[in-house]
Amino acid sequence: MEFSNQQLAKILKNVAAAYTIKGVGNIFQIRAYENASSSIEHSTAEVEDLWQEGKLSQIPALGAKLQEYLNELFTTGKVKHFEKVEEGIPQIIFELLDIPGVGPKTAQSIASLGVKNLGELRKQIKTGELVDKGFSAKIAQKIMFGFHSLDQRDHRMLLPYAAAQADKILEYLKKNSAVIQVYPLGSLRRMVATIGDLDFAVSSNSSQEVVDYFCRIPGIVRVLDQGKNKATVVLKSGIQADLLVGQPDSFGALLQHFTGSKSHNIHLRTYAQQKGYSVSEYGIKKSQNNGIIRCETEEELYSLLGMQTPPPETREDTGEIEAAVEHKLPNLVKLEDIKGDLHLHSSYPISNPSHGPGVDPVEVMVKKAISLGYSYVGISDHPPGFTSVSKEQITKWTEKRTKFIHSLHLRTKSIRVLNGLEIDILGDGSLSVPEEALAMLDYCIAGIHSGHHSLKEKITNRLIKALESPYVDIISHPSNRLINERESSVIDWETIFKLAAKNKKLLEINAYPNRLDLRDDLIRQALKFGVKFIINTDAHQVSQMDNMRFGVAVARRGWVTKKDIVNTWDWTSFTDWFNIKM
DNA sequence: GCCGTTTTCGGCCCGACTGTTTTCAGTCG
Repeated sequence: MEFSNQQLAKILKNVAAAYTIKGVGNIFQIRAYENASSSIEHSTAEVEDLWQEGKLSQIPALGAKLQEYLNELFTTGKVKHFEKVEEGIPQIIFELLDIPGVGPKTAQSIASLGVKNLGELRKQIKTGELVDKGFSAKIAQKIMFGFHSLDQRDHRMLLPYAAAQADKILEYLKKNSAVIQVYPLGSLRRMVATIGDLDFAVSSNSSQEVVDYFCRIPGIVRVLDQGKNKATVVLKSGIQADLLVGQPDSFGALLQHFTGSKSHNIHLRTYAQQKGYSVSEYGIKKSQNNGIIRCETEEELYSLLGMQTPPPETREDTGEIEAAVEHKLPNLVKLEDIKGDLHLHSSYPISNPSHGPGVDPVEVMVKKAISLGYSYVGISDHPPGFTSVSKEQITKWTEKRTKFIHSLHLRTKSIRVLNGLEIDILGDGSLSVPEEALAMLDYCIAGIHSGHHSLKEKITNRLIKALESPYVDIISHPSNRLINERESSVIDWETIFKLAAKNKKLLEINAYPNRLDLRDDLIRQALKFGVKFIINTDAHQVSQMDNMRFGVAVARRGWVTKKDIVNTWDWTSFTDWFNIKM
């Protein structure tokens, strides 16, 4: 049984709608389902992974009852209570809920007009039949727009893609002279692994001008909403972009509000309420009187509540509010702290590669590392395939490559060039490269590249064996997930974390766009066991070395400080850890 | 249904925009 977060969110949203339509349950029960749905939709981890790992409770807004229901869902494929609640409600209603702008009430009124499916709805809107039956013409028009965006967007974008698109919009906005400051908002600012819409905040004294300017952005297909201070547009790429404009003197409150997450804001405002304050995107009100304290910066807002300002990446209501109240937020690792990248694939010649090689020569990647200001860089190609090439040939190839990297190291003055490989942890836990070859390396990355979905015990044992090897330094992309494509392997993490800490092995935080693996929630758990990490890009071409910032974002979302990331360390501490002598 | 720095009972974030409205309901973020 496999359920994506999006499917799970939809299931809960349907239940909330069914409650609404049938008039059972109170508004807070319905909201609880909606909050849980939104929380799941924005979760970085696959919720089914968390269930496998027995960690459903770490999802905000998911209480005992809903955990029980999800358990039933994952185990049996359905939830009896949900089926009962939805009994008698036509299927079309749940389909209609996917259209932006359509909620339970609108869906119900469409269904009551005898519309049986979405295709029929499209037709009846086009022919005017629906409006003839008494349905609002304006809402019908809005639904047609909704259909359009539904066709365009089937799932959330990968963070690096979303960030690249967002950068273009940021550039455009900055060109307008009425724009004082501009920030990305929402999941983009929190650097969540996947992004739905792109949201932006602008600080300006002439909001109407900025809104109008935004609605003329190149590549625009349609303006969905346009108000005095906000607008929503759809771009040719199918991306929906929202703009919020705020006065400079209350910009901090706006930024705070729309950065979210929703769970963070609900918790923050509940906390504020208890202290006699009311927080909104305009500032803070003393609940008793009407005066509003406008907040120019986020720091002002949080400090009025007696708190530190949680970094956007941590605002998921997973303990950051409590830590901020106690002034115990960690000092998170930053991109500028990174001193090297050790997981890079080059075009170094190879006859039977075990996996896809890189496209750029080693020299080009080293040059790029220098331009990034790194002190050290490691090339970690895949070795020749274990099954197609003899052990002797692998050793010979490694020997030749080692000489090449060493000679490059010697003639490169401004950076240290390290000789590594990314090898396979085979089905029985043995390594895909013979010991004689491994002994030549400065460091060795080992990863599972096959049988990702075998039984928990088997995968865990493979990792245990790799962690026991004296040659292995790093476990690459430990959970093996591919976002939107493949779930995480089922692994006994506690055992792995304990062993990694004990044997001084590093777990990789892989910055490749659809990996972002180790996941942020697992990083945070691993930290408690004393595990150390390395952030690598796994670049297969030189431009992908710029993805480091996404790896750093994942680490920050996992609450990691500089001291726990070895590639923030200076050369001496770094070589001590790896026992490299040069 | 969720959740806890007065609470395991009794509250529950806050506001904008739209449409069809003379005071509000629905939807969204």
